[in-house]
Amino acid sequence: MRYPEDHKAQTRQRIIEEASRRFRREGVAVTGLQPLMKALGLTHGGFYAHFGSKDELVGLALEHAAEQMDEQTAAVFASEDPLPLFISSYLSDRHRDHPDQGCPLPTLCAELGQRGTPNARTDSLVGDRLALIREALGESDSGRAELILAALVGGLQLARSVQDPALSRQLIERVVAQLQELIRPAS
Amino acid sequence: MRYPEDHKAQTRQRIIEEASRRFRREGVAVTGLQPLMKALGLTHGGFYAHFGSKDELVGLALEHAAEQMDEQTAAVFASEDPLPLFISSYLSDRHRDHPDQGCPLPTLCAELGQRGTPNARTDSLVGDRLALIREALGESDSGRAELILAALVGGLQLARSVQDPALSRQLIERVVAQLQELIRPAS
DNA sequence: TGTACATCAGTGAACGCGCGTTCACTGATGTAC
DNA sequence: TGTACATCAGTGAACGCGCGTTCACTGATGTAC
Repeated sequence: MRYPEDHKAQTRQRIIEEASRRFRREGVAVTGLQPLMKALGLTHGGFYAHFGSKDELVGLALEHAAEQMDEQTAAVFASEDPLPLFISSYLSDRHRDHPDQGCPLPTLCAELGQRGTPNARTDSLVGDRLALIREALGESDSGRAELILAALVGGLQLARSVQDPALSRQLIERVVAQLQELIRPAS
Repeated sequence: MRYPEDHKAQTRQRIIEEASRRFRREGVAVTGLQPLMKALGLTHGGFYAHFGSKDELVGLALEHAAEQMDEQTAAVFASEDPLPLFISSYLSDRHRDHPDQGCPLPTLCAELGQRGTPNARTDSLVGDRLALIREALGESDSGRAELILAALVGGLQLARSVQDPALSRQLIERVVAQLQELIRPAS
């Protein structure tokens, strides 16, 4: 073989990773396969040697993003009192300014929620995140986990959409502060 | 003139309203002008007799959606104790299932926040909504308004994206319950 | 050691399609004479 | 009253473009003999 044994597998992985970033940054529909392949120094014709369709890549790229997030989240939730850190790192300048490396929920749930592939993916993303928060809260059913996740996702999206930097910063700071207060007391 | 005096203005308005619905339902990029005009019983060629470009229509349609929301919101905020009603109608089955008639923030802020027209529109939508909530809370600066808006927008989006109806319902119910509790006591 | 062949990741032209946009045209009407 | 013309909302063919997808091909390699 002309290429090292795992060359094709590596190329496939590079495509998935680049797609995962672009889908989160620009959205799925607006991301073209041609520019995607070109950015990796490849031609678009080779795409179908790796994947059956764009939809298949969407599934794999979303899975990759979810795994990536799971790793980051798992690291945070391994600590003693994970929630304050989880909140402040989710709703941070860094996360706001780098959607391509962050949680796929704020960017993609509007687009994927309605059409396209059967995305039980969103369900498990939401469910897993809720379970982690609920466990960290040390309660079973009260509903604070749902409030926290909704505020994080909504807050990040609003902070990203707004043009005025002061308003964006205010949104982040205040939602974070309120959430920290919500989880602070004895309970 | 062959048509009644205000015929053209009416057609223009019909286009704006249909666009406003479609943009909220499907997203701006994915909504084509040809299908849009066809749905109104018109041909696509006539579009440019009414608008200079698709972008111009986007601006007008978003403005229309914002005005429509403002009317609904104003009606709610005219009452004595508006927040409980605002929360439960924003995060409701009805609003979840009819994005095309609802608030443009959950559907469009991800798409419009990053590219396209200079959208001070999002800023004023967010700012106005925050001001109303803040005023109804009867406080100036605490940040609960930001938390409420973030949780409403994020909660609605999550409820729309998730496939499992039970999970969707749970998200709505619990976020609403938590928010109601947050605003209930003496303040 | 040297030639002929098989492998196969990647190439690049081509397909049909829908997009936003342009433009010469239609045809029903009101007006001029 | 009847004909000729101006108006103008809407028509529909056409444009160039980028999309997802297909496919015959390339060319560097390892293997066979």
